[in-house]
Amino acid sequence: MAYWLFKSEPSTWSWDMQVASGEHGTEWTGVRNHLAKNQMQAMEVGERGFFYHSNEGKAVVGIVEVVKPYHPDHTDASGRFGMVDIKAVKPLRTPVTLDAIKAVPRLKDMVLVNNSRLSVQPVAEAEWVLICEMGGLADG
DNA sequence: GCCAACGTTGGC
DNA sequence: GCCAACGTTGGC
Repeated sequence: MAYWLFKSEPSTWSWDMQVASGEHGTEWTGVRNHLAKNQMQAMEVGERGFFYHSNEGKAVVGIVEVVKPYHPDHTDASGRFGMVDIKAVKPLRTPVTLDAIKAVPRLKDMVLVNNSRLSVQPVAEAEWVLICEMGGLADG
């Protein structure tokens, strides 16, 4: 079971919008980067990820679940990129900010810290558990 | 709003 | 196939 992180600017697509879209989830369109694409290709239905607000907020705010495996992104005219579908599972009790993550030595190797521009990232299990705890959730 | 980092594009 | 120029992202 792998863990992931999805980044979004809240002004474009926020956690609240993700929650409002309900159980059937939404298409994670718009990824145009091969590293991010590779992450999505590796995802399996049922795996979970963090929902991270970039720019405004700069915090992990919720947990999402992959509900549809990698398939072509119809918004990509070139046909080179695909996407997965995700749904909101639950919010963190308290958002875990980038500052808080950077302050934890055990999280210094997170992709979020070292390659902040990557829009879809893998998260190590130890990182997942720790951030869930920091966010006030017992599990993931 | 600035700018560093990085991915992509296109001329050669 | 290299690499300079350019555009975009995202933290600050």
